[in-house]
Parts: sequence; structure tokens; C-alpha cells
Amino acid sequence: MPARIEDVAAAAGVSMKTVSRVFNREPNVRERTRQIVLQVAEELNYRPNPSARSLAGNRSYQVCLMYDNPSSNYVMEIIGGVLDACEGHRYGMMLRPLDYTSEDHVESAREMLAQYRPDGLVLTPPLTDDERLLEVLRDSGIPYASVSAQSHHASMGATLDERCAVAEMMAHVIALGHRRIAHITGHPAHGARAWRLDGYLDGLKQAGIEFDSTLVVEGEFSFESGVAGARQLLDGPSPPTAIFAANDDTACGVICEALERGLAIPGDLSVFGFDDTPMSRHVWPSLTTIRQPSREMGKVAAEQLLRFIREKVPGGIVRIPYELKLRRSTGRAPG
Amino acid sequence: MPARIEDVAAAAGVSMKTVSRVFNREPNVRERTRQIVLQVAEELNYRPNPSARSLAGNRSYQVCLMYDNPSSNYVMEIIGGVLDACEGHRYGMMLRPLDYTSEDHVESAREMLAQYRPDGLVLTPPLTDDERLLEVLRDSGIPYASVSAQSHHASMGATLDERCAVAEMMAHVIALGHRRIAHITGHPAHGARAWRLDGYLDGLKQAGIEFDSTLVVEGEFSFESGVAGARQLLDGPSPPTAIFAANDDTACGVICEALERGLAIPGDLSVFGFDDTPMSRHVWPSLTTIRQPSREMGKVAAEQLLRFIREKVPGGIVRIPYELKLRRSTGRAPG
DNA sequence: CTGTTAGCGCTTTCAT
DNA sequence: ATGAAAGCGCTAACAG
Repeated sequence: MPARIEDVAAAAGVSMKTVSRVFNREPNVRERTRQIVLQVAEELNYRPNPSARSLAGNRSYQVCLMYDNPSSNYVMEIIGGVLDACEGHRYGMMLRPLDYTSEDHVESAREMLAQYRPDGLVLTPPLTDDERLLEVLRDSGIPYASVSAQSHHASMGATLDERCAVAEMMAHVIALGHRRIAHITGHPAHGARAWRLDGYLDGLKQAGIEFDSTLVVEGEFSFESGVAGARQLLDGPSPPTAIFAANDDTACGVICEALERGLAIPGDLSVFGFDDTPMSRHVWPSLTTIRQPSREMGKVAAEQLLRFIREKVPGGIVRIPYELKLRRSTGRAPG
Repeated sequence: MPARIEDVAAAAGVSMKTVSRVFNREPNVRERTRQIVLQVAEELNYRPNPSARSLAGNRSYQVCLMYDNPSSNYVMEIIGGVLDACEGHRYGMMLRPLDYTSEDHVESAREMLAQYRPDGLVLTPPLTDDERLLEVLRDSGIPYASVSAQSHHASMGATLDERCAVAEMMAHVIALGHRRIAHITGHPAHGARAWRLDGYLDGLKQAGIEFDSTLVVEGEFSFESGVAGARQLLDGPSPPTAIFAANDDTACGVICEALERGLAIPGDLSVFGFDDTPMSRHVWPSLTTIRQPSREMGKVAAEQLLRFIREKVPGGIVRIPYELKLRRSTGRAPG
């Protein structure tokens, strides 16, 4: 049987409450007393019982990560970040996959809240933009932090200036001589679709290149939409010399379709994506992309949340820096 | 405030214990009583409090998934499977990433067990083969199930006959006319290294092809080891016409290196991998590989574990079927 | 088949 | 700065 708080209290010659104070880092414990308690606890190999703590404290000491699997890599990075943040706070993490296209996903979220009572939530895109879900969360009074947070949807989280990042990458590609640059957009349910599209438009405008609507085709952040988009663009009357795919999956679809047609990359066509997934280094040619430090963002979001839970100080939205990754899929414009 | 078991008992005109029986699907409750309890609970929107349940029942109602991130996709699949299994049992899942190369990973595991007291564990490779870790688990008395279970390491879990799968794939490639087939092995810490190598040897033997040790080079399940292995093999005096890479990551490295040298795939070189990761469909040319239904395996392993936890019936090791995925990276041998 | 009683190990509240 | 007492909401053990 593991040692209980009572055992530690007895052995240290103090009350249970004092031991509790020490373990919860509460004030009003003499340093000397604290030392004794910690040492005795160590000797007895004491670990607070999480269930008892939760029950008595009326908190679950659990944070819930809700996601709608956009990509495994992305979610695993976020998971890692959230776990990192939880570590230091003696908090656990629970996972809740949600399919935002399903009719009852909001109901399912509500049910989860009722059953498991997490003390807070971390949300990833596109759930961060799901108004019906956010409404339920706000009604429930459970605090949440967003990865990829926008101030009108969340009060805390981590964010990245995707628009600015894309504009910067556009400038780079334009400097390589490209003028006909196409864009395959992201999925409409994601806020990122608009931010990345805006960055594309900004890039054109800043270079004084006129917008050509035939160079923008709809995608959905998938490999398949990259293949389809590339087909549409490359079959057009005057095809682009460069394609900005809204994420790396889409970019891989573009690369496949281009190679399939015998085009050289980047000789005939430059391609760039967004996310810097591991795959972007593992395809041929390696993919120029924009690095989004997802793990860091997950960690920061969770930290904002935990700070709020524990200290009731409203955590804000933290801006995380991006990074351009220039690889082999982009090069000088042909001709 | 949410309804408590006491409220339900009062409203239903029964004792707390009867309500408890109903919610825990225990026997000895008249069907009529059961109905009433369930209806009243529904009306009061009652949800059992997990902490109270754990505390009183001296169980955490949590399963811990331990992994040493071989690949995000793999882990996410397993997570999905374990969550699927937990769903029906009102169990939660906690995550414990472990780095088996770190000196203190066993200690860290022990600490986790002491703090969070999961009722059972699900292990993924290569932790399934980590004798020091397994010893700690057996000492602790906490049951565990393995994904990719071997009977001498685990008493329950899910397994897949990798050896047989590889041999079957070898037969296919040999039927395409290949004789000089190389192998880039997996990481030595994984049991899979040996199983897949054995399958390769079986394949050669069954076709009466003599084993050539210069055609086997060491890898480690990484993209980079694929690149390095391909270099070594293709630079040799009489290079192979086909390469079996121990997993898809490695195979991608092989493909990249081959394309880099201007080789046509599968015209000059056939390549095949193992795992059927999403990437295998998203590279060019698409990759011939062996499908391992990881999610299903995670689910089955967790189910075996949960059955054991709840009913004390020793779960066994369940064999899961594999599937050959013939894609574009393999073709007739040149010449 | 159903109920009663006594905790589980901690935190809360209030007293000192 | 520290402690005593009273629960948190449930299940275990036993009684009927």
C-alpha cells in the first residue's frame, strides 16, 4: 500500500493540512517545516492520490485536447507541446478527437465535458473556428485556449502570422523571376484558408503583379486537391511557373502531378507549401515551405490555459515566429 | 451543481447501491428497477463522478499508452485504436512518451506508474521489446498489452505475421523477374528488424535464390538510412534491381536517392517498403508496401487489456491480417 | 434482489 | 504559521 498524506503527517509530526500545503505550494509554511515534510515524503515514497485530490478539490486536474485530425504529424506535435506544459503543473491530458463535419460533434463535446469534467481545453484548427462549439464551451464556463488563436474567437492561445509569412515567401519567389504564380487554397472551414490567401494577394500586390483569378483554384489541404489543382492549372492556356499550395500535403499532390507529366521541378515549375511537415524533407525534390512550430504553439497555448486555471490571470494570445524553409522545389523562373 | 448518485437514488426510490449497480452493469437488479433508475438518471442528467469512482473503487479507470514515437502516423493510429476500445468501457487513456535511448526512461516509467496509477498499459514497439521496462511492469503487477506482441514478451496484445508478409511480397517481386533484390534493415532495437529480415531470407530461399550478403545493408527505419543504404547499394559493383526497405520512411529515402541519380522507378529500380503510411500514396511514384492495420492493432490490444482488467480473463495474442499494397514503385526487372 | 454503513485520501473551512 | 473536523461522491463489505 502506498503512503498516504496521513502517514507523512504523522511521520513528520505535523498535520495533514501542512503536508497538503507543501505539496500544493501554498504559502504559510515555514521553510524548515517544508524541508522536513519533503524529506519524510521522500523517505515514505509518498505520491498524492490523484482521485482523492480531484474529489476533495472539486477539480479534475485534467486538460482536454480537442482536435479534428488535420494531419497526424500536426496533432502529435500539439500533443507533445501540451504534455510538455502539463508536466510542470501536475496536470494530465485527455484527448478528444472530434469530426466537425458530423452533425452531433457539438453534442459529443458537451457529453465529454459532462462526463470527464476537464478543467480546461486546448483547441486546434479547425475547431478553433467552430462557432457552435465555442458557444457550448463559453456556456459551460470551462476555459479554453486555442492553437492558432484569433482574438475574436479566443482570449488565449498561440498564434502565427500566416499572412505575413506567405507574403514574405511570395517576395522570395518573385525575386527568383516568377510572375505567373498560382495558388491552391486551403479548406474553407479553416481560418488558415483566408490568411494564406491574403498573404498570397499581399505578395502579388507588394510586387505590383496584377491578380489573375484563373490562377487561384480551390483546394482543401489534401494531397488529392493538390493533384486536381495542378491539373487544372497546368492544363490552362498559360500555365503558372510557380504554385503556392496551401499546405505541404497539397504541395506533394502538385509535385506528383508535375512529375507525372514529365515536368522538371524546379526547372519547369516551382512549388512551395506551408507547415514544414517531415514529409517536406522526404519527397523529391525536397519542398520549399514555411515552418510552423506546432509543438511550441501547443505548449504555449496549454501554458496560457494552465496559468489561467491556476492563477486566474487571463492569459493572452502569444505570437510565435515562423521560418521560411528554402529547399529544392523552388528555383529561378524558366526562360 | 451536477446530480449525485444520492439524488438519483432518492428520486428513484432506491438505495445508492442499486444505482451504482445499474451504472456498473452489475447483476442482481430487477429489469424494472433498472429501467426506473436509468430514466431518473436521464432526467436528472446524472453522470457518475470519475474521481469519486476511482477513489472509492481503488482503480484509476485509466489505461496508459506508452510509446517511443517511431512515427507520428503510427502513434496516432494506435491512439485512435486505444480510444476506440476505451470508449465502450468508460475508461480514459493517458499518454506517456518515452525515449528508450535515454538512461532514465525506465525510472521515468516507474515514476509515472506511482503517480498516476493506470489500471493497465498498452505498449508499442520498440518498448514492447525493452526487457528492463517489461521487468518493471511485471514487478509492479500492472497488466500490459503489446501492439506487435511476441509471446515471450507479452501475454496479450495484437500481432501481425511480418515475416510471412515480407516473404509473400518477395515472391511477388521475384515473379516480376527480379533476382538481385537488396534489403535495408530496420533498427536493431526493434523486433521488427529481425522479422522483416527473416521474411526477406525466406523469400529468397523459397525461390531458390542464393543469399548475397553484400545486398543487405544496415538501416534504422529512417529516411536518412534509406538514402545512405541506397547509395551503398547502387555504388556497388553489381547493383540490385529491387530494394526492400524495412519501412516506408526508408523506402522514401531510397526513392529520393535513385531519382537524384536519374534512375527511373520502377524502370531501372523497383522499391518496396512496409507500413503503408499515408506518405506511401503521396510520393512519386507511389510506393508498393505492406499494409499494417495499426489502428486495428491498437484497438485489439487495448481490448484484450480491458477485458483482462475487468473480467480477469487472460486475454491472448490476436493475429491481425496484413495486406500487400501493389503500387507504382515496383515493376518488371530491367533487361 | 436490495439496502446500510463505513470508508477511500485528500482539500476545504474555520479555528487557533 | 498550523491544525481539527467535516465532507467530496462513490464503492466495498456485509446484512438482510
